[in-house]
Amino acid sequence: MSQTKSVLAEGKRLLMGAALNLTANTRSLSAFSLRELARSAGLNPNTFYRHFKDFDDLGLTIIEEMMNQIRQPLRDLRREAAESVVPPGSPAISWQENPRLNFVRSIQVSNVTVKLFFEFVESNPKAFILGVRELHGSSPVLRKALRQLMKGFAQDMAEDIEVLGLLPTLSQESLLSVAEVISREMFQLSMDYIEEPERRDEICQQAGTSIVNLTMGSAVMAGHVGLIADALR
Amino acid sequence: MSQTKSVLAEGKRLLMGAALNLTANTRSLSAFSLRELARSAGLNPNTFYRHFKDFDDLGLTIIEEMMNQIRQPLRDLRREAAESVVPPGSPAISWQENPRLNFVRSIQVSNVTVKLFFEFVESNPKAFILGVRELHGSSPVLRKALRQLMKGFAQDMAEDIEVLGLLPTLSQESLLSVAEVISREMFQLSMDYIEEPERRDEICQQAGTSIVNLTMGSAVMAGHVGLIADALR
DNA sequence: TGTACATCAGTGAACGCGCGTTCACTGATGTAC
DNA sequence: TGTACATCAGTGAACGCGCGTTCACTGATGTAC
Repeated sequence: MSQTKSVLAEGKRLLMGAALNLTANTRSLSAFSLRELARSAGLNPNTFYRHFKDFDDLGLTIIEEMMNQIRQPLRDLRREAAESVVPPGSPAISWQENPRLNFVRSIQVSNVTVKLFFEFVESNPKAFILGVRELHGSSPVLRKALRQLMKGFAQDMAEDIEVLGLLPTLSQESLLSVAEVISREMFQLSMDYIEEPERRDEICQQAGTSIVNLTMGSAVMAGHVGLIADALR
Repeated sequence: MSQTKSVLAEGKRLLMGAALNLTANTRSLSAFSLRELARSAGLNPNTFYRHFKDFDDLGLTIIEEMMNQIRQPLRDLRREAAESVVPPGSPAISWQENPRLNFVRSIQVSNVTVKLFFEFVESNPKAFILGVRELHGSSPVLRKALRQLMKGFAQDMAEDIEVLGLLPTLSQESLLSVAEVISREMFQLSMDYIEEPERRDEICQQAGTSIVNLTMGSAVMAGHVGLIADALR
């Protein structure tokens, strides 16, 4: 183990990159051979064993790195979106005080977040392809790791919704459940976004609409129908 | 070609069954070998070529059969659910006339449908595993076929929602978009349902809640907030 | 500053094995006359 | 009803090939004294 974990050995980096490339070109992690991977990385097949126990190990390492690289940026996107709508330091105004303001703000944050999210997908397509593919892929180990990653996203999202006041008060569990649905939907749509460039605007817009439907629906069902009605008046 | 297409040759049936079994046991279609498949079917490797051109061909045949076996039953489930709440022949009562009745009926239909859907999943787990896995799997051909299948489900659902009057009037495209989100979510949840038997009740309930949130949210955003407020009063 | 040793990333050859695919064959069933 | 032929589902042997994994090796870098 070297002084900093983040400095990966050249070969290790090459192998992980080759795995991403091969996965993106329509193959699962389990569907290409070790030798194919090494060839694609320009290395001796043997070098694989210097860094990884097996393919699950490789997959886990990639996922772990993905987690680090993606999770915080996604939170930042959301904060950024929230602050772009209401500058930080502005006096907080509750949903009760001004439903319309909060409603509009919530929708704007959601739309901006969706847009930034898909831009992020566009700049890391291979990571998303690998992630979504292996989420329901053939390795139980990777499936489990990716499910936890998705759960982490959903928790972040729930926390942010609460801290940023994007919805009228919901129970913790309702909030988490809504966030889980949203994050599943977003990850799924990210594949369409990557594969169908000509439909990107449409996908972006529909994702925004779905999120609004879902969140406002949950607010209504949690007893805030009056607030939403006021906001829409 | 024999007299009826539905009577498959013994070997063809065996091969398709073996493929489902192997897929269910945590492998992708592309991740096991032709010889492995034949062995599992108890046949000569060669027999594969009597029936299929390649693995995509096998996958397409399975998906086509799945489509036939699953699509109509799912529609039937929904009608059944609707009729279990309001017997056929009852006079139709519009949302405007009686929001509360329609709201309650809609929620009940949704809950019953969800329950029946998951029972259906439970009795055909392998088909669902293969479907969800290959939906984002390594074969573009199968991905495309499964996407169309999902789209078909969503169209059925949208049509049924309209015919059965489960929601206040929505535009065709809003309705389809809501149905697409629901069908994606249901298929995704079907994996959790299969893999985590101890959470089945919870999953069932959360699916129902999500659908209600989404549909009622879409009604509210389409301008029916008054109706929903009346229903909740 | 120099020396000796350990660790690390990567190489190259070799192994035995299962693979996809081909070919020529078999025997049962269907069909024309 | 019988005969001749075609089609169909399945078999078994054989091919050459790429595979995962092992072993023994190399040379560069780090470390102890």
